[in-house]
Amino acid sequence: MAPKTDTREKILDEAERLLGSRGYSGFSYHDISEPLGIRNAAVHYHFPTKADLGVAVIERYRSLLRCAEEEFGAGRATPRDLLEGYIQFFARDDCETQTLCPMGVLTSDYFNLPEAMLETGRRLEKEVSAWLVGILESGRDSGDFRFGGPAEEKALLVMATLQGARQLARMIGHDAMRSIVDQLRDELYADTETRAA
Amino acid sequence: MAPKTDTREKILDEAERLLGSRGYSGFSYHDISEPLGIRNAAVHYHFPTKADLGVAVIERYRSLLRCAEEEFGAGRATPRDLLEGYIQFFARDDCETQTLCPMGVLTSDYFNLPEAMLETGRRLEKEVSAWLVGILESGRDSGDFRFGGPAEEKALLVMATLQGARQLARMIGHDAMRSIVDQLRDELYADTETRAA
DNA sequence: GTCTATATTCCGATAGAC
DNA sequence: GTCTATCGGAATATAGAC
Repeated sequence: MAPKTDTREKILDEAERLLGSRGYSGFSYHDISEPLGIRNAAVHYHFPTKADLGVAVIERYRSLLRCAEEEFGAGRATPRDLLEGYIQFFARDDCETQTLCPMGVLTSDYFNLPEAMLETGRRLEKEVSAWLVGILESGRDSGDFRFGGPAEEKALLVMATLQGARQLARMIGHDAMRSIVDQLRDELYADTETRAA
Repeated sequence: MAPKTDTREKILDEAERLLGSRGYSGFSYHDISEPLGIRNAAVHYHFPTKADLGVAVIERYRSLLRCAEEEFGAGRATPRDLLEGYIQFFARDDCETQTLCPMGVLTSDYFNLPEAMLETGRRLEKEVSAWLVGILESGRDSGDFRFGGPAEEKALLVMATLQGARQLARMIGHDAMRSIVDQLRDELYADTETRAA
């Protein structure tokens, strides 16, 4: 693990925000250094190349997910709690910043990303997938969720839907996000039944 | 309607391809002029600013949709045919180019787009939405589709899911897209029943 | 660790010849 | 309509002082 100097963390915070709002090819070293009151050379000291910076942001997301996995492993949260946490990561109301989710950043800017960032991104995707599959399976076993077919495929559906919803919300507003999330819940949760006409 | 010179159309074709693969901020005038064997000044002659070019590509998508609407209005296609056409626009197997869908381009690069392009994009979104709502409603009436709640909300769910799936497919492959599309069909089509465990 | 200064490259855009 | 040539600006990145 790299040393956690104060400036380094502030740079990562700013880079994460910018990556979500403008994309990898949409922000510059100057965009980062200016709000921090430093010079672009100082950013290069901590992250020699832009690829290093991009990789570090994605790696931090992977760490965040590992923390969530510990909670899952400890078994202190229900599958439903965990899935709601995942959903809220996308749909939380205070997302006035209108950023993309990590996988949205990686896949929409795909062909502009350095290879090192794509490799880290592929690991993140596998981990998110596996984590979500675990939640879905244990939730189906416990009777909290109801769905047919492999949990691996259901996980893909959930990921794709939330990713697309978060992007559409930029243009048509957060109410759309809320509507989509509600429909996702209705399909998945065993104790809601709003189907039929 | 602007004059349809040969070069102008070729520029639009190339711009559409680049916009889908690299995004608005990810391609340059040179990227367009080079494969066409012309100079960047020639591109500027047809589209003075990059914003003009971006708007023109989105306007062409709007025209394409209007053609699809004529077919819909003529009533020669069933709701199911029309929805399959929409799905295939996203999931067609020959998408080795791995481009984003138009709404994916607009919403993922949102904060880098010129205002004129966003305005055209908002019109496109409204038209796509309305078109899809019409298909869903007539399909529910005819008994082809089965879903509860307003068709407006179901349309959002379908749009978001396909948009996200197309992006994820870049990283995890086209099989994921196929799986997600199949699940979308299972939920919507009245004559498939793969639910339960 | 942060600075100034700069090298290099690329971009969008324009002027003016043909 | 397309060309050559170029402007002005912004980007990533590096060298070397402090």
